[in-house]
Amino acid sequence: MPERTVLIVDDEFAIRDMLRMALEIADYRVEEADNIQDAYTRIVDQRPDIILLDWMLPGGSGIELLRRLKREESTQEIPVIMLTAKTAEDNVIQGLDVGADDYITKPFAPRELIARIRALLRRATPGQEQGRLEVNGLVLDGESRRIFIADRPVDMGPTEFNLLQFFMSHPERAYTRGQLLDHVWGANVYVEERTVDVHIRRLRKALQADEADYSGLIQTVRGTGYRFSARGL
Amino acid sequence: MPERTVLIVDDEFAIRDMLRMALEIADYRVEEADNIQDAYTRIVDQRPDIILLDWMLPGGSGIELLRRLKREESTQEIPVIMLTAKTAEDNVIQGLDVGADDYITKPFAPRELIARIRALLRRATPGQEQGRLEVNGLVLDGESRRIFIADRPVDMGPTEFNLLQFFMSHPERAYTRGQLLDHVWGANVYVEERTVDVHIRRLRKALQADEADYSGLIQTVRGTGYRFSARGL
DNA sequence: CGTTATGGTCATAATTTCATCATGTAATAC
DNA sequence: GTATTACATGATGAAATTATGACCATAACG
Repeated sequence: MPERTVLIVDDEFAIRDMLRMALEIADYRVEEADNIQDAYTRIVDQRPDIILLDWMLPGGSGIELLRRLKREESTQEIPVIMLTAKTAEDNVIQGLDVGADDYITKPFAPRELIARIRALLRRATPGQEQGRLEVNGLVLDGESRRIFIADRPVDMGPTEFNLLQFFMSHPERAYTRGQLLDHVWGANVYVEERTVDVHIRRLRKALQADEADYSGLIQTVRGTGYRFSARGL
Repeated sequence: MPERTVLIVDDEFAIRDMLRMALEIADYRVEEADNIQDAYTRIVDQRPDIILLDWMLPGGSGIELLRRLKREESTQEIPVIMLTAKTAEDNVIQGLDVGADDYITKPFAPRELIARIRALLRRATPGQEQGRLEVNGLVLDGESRRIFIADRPVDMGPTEFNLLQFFMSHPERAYTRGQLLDHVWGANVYVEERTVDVHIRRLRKALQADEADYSGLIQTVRGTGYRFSARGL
């Protein structure tokens, strides 16, 4: 299981520190933010798997951030656990109303927090059902993240694998370099568009095995970008 | 790559100057405005590809302009990056709420700004209507940007493809060379009208496959221009 | 902590595509 | 029938776009 990232948004150092310790023991990667602005930046740029959001924050209450996150499509799916100091029922209701997925009141037992995080992650990660894709004997196994040509495993880097996986699940369609960057690299990644060319080349090279040459499946669409197609060229 | 225009809206000369320099190095065309009024005029008249908007402006805060831009259909699609001072945290949320596409806090590294601009620009203009067009077995697939004759892909240049796409979506109608240039090449492109003839020829040639000859679909309208027609010649 | 892989960028080569020009051919006008 | 105009076509150098190899920084690994 890939390591999950938890973003802690809280202005009190002591709390953050305590949380970080607990989470790291539980084997999560931890990011921290002590204000809304920084939090938003990290969320957009790093896409944590789950967010722990303090209710009371300087410069705008956490609920504003929450509302924003739940409205934006790209961040909607990230589960948020509200951390509330008081047992003020109102806040809890309001928070859940806006879209918090769970809440926990301070002080809390780290054990309980971890449990809730785990529960949310389990639920929120419908998992990218990967499975197995095949085209003319070229096989992609999502589980093991491996490619096979004539039953022989093929060697390629992670990015090339992701690229091929995207292509194989979206065949017969031309994509611009920008679209590929968004889908394969992820949005908010600042990478030169020409970099796509290089990975296309690496992927093509990897698809040239001794047994068969599948590099023709990756087709250049001049003036546009690239396309994966099993239909004859 | 058509040069992109960036409009800087900021009242401080020093900032504008710094931005202009960074942007010009990155090969953007730069427009400047130091107040809302001027900014609005330039946006409407020149339609920049992206706007850098300072939060604090004399004569109405930048958010007013932003709100207006996002309300009007003609300017809605132009991406806006808010420039905010470091201290104002809740401004960020507010700005994003109103429809800013991204924000960056001063002071910032030019490199980061360029990166964000590039990311936004590549996401914008997602592309137009596509789909599949067919005439008597001649198939145009907009998604994959390919032409098929008898299920075999046909080779042609981007311009020929665009030309055919335009024709197939506007059949039975004669167009002058000027109109074709406007629609297929894009407005304000300086190209000889006779150049259209050459591309018509190339398109016709491409439409002559071994299996079938579709070149007759592209008909010359003497004294006027050309027409795409499925009806008998 | 050194070693190896991977990823991103750049410079340059290799291709493809394009806009024009020059010239041939067909269609109208007179 | 001949002049004139409009379109067709082949060739061509330039421009645009993509392919490729090399390099360096950094992450991953042992």
